[in-house]
Amino acid sequence: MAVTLKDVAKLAGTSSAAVSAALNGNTSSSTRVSAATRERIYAAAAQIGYVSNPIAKSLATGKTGVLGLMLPYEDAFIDQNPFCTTLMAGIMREVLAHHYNLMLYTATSGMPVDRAAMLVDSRVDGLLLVIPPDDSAVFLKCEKRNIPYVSVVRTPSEGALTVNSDDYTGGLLATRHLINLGHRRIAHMIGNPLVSTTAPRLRGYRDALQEAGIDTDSSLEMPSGFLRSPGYEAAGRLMERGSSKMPTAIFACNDLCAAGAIQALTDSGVSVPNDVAIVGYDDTLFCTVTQPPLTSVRMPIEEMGAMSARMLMAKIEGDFLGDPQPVLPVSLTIRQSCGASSATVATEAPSPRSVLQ
Amino acid sequence: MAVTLKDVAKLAGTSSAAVSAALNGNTSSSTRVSAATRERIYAAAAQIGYVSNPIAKSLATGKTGVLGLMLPYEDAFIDQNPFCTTLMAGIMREVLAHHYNLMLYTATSGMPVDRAAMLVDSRVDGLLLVIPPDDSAVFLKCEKRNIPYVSVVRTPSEGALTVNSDDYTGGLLATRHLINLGHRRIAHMIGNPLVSTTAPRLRGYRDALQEAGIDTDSSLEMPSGFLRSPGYEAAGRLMERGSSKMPTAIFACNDLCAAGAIQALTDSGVSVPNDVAIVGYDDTLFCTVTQPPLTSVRMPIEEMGAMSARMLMAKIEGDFLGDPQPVLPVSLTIRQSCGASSATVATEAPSPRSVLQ
DNA sequence: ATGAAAGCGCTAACAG
DNA sequence: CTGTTAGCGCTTTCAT
Repeated sequence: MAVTLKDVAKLAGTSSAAVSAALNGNTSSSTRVSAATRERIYAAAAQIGYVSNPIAKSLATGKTGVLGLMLPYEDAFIDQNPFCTTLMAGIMREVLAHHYNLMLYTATSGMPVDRAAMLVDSRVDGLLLVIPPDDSAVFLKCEKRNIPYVSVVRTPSEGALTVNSDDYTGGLLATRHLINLGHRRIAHMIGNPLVSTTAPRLRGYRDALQEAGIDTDSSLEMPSGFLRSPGYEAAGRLMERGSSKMPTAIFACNDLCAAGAIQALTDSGVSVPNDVAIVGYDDTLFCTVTQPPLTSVRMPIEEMGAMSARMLMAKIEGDFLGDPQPVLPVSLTIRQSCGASSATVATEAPSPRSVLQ
Repeated sequence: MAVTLKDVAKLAGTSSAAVSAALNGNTSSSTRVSAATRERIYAAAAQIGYVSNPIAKSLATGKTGVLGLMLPYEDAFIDQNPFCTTLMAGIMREVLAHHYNLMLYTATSGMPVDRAAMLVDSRVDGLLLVIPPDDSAVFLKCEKRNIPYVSVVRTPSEGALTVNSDDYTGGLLATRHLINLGHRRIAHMIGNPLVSTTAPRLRGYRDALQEAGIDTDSSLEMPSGFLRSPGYEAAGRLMERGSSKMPTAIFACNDLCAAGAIQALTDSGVSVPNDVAIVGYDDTLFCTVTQPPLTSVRMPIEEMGAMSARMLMAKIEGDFLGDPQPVLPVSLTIRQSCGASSATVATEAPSPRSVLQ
C-alpha cells in the first residue's frame, strides 16, 4: 500500500540501509553514503513520494519523539482559566522547534493506578505533568518504568524536575502593595489547599503583614476556590462582618475569584477601589474587562511551559544541565482596582528558592 | 529491558500468539484460548507487570488509535479566546471515551506542503482540522494518502466531513433581537473575511434588516477583527459619525470585540445600553464580567468538538452513517447590554442547511 | 484450542 | 562506502 524504504532502494538500485542512512542525514561518524548514491536516493524518494513511517522507526529505535502532556483534570480547558492553555502555547512552541510532537492526556485526580499505567506507555519519550496531585499514581509508574518527567506547579521534591513560579513573592508583592496604600485590614481569598501554589502565597501574605507589624487575623483568611462564584460568596461573607470589622482590601487567589468579589461588592453598593481595594492573581485578560480594571500578580506562564518542555527534552536526550527546579519570577501589574496610579509595573527580581520557604 | 509478550508466554508455558489473543479479548469468531490457559496468561502477565507496547501493535496492525488535532495557528491558545480550548474539551471527552488518544499539531496558515506532509504521518489514524484555511496543503495530503479527516468551522465542500454551527441563524437572531427592541440603525463589526463564519453571519445580519424593511448601509458594516482593541477602535470610528448618524445598536463578531466596544463607548460617556445596545457572539465568560453583562449568541462549541471526534472515529472504523456536514444550532443568551429583560434565553431550532445560503 | 512462522517498515551491527 | 542480516514487539495466517 504505502511506499516504503525498500521501494526507494529498489528504484535507486541500492540497499534499504543506504536509503535509511541517506535520508537521516548521517549515522555516527561519516556520511556513509557517497554523494552519487545519495543523489539517486533523493531522486527516487521524491519520484515515488516516499514518506517515512515514524511508527516503524520508533519500534526500531525505541524513541518516539513524542512528549506526553498530562493535564490535571478532564475539564482543564473548559473553566476558561487561561493557565493550561497559555502553558500549552509555550510548550508547543518549544516542542515544534525541537521537532518533537505532543500527545495529550487528561487525568482525573483520583485516577486508579492501572489507568495511569495505560497513559505511561511506549508512545511517549517523556511526560509533562501539569499540577499533578502529590499522590498521583503516574509518578510511581514513571519511576518504575524509568520514564523521564517534569512537573509544572508542584512542590519540588528530592531529585524531581519541577517548574514553578515564585508564589511566595507573589503573595508578598500583592500584600505589600496594599499595605503601601495604607491598608491594614487585608483579607486573603485562598484557592485550594491541595494545589501547591496556595501555601506559599499564603505565607507571602502573612509575611508581608508581619513585616508591617500587622497582626494576622485568621478570620480574614477565607477559603474560596478558583472560580467566580466562590469569590462572589466569599466577598458576601466579608460584608456580613459589618463595616467596622470589614477589610478595606482583598488579595484574591486569582482573577476569576477577584472578578466575583468585585461583582459582589458592586452589587451591594460598596465601591472598588474607594471602599475596598482588590488584587488578583494571574494577570489574565479578565483584568482589563472588569470594572474597575484589576491589579494582578503576573507569572510567566508561557515561559513556564516552554521551560518545562526544554527541560524534558534535554533530560530525554541525556544532556540536561541547568537548574532542576527553577522558580520563575513574578511581577505586579497595577491597574485601577486598588486606587494606585495605574500603568505602573512593579517587577521583582527572581528569588530562586523562596517557593520552598 | 521491558517485559514483552514473549516473556509472558514463557512464564505461562504457552505461545505469544495465545497471549496476544487472550489479552485482546477475542480475535475473530471464537475465544481461541481456553479458560485454563487464559487464567495462566492473566496470572503471568500480572506477575511480571506486562504492559503492551502500542508502537509494536501499531506497526503490526496499521492502526494507531490516535487522532491528530490540527489547530489553526501556533498561538491558538494564547489569545485567550475560548473557542479552541472549549472545542478541545469536547474532543478529549469523546476521544477518551472511545479509547483513542489525541496528538496535537499547530499549523501556520502559510505552511508549505512538505511541512504539512510531516504532520500527516502514520502516527495518526485521522485528522481533526480546526478552522483550516481553504487552501491548506493538508487537505491535499490527506486526500492523496487517503487519511480520513473532519474539518471544524469550514465551508462545506463536496464529499468532505465538516462540522459547523449555524452562523447564518446566529446573525439573524442577534440582529432580530436588536430590531425587536426598536433599533433601526444597527452596525455590524465583521470579524475576518478569511474565516468561514464571517460571511454567513453577515448574511444573517443583512437578511434580518431586510425582513424588517430596513435598508442596509455598508458604512455600518465595519471590519474589526476578533480582538479587543479593534473593537475599541471600531466603536471609536462609529462615534466620529456624529450623533445623528451614529448607530443605536451594534452586533459584534465576538465577545472580545464587543467588550472593546463597550469600553470605548463607556470611556466616551456613551451609555450601554441606554444610548447604544450591543450583542456579542460566543457567549463566553467575558459576557458576565463586562459592565453591563453582555447579550451574546451562543454556539455549542464543546458539542462541535465532540461531534467532530465522533465523526472521525466512525469514519476511521468504517461505520460512519450520519449527516456528513452537520450544522449545530445556536441560541441567544440575553443579558443587560441591550436593555431587554434579562435571564431570557431565546432558542432557535436547528436550520440544518442555512449555513450554505 | 494452540504453536510455529512470517511479516509490519525501519535501524543497527556486521561483513565485505 | 555499501549490502546483508537480524531484530524492535506485536498480530495474523496457517498448519496442527
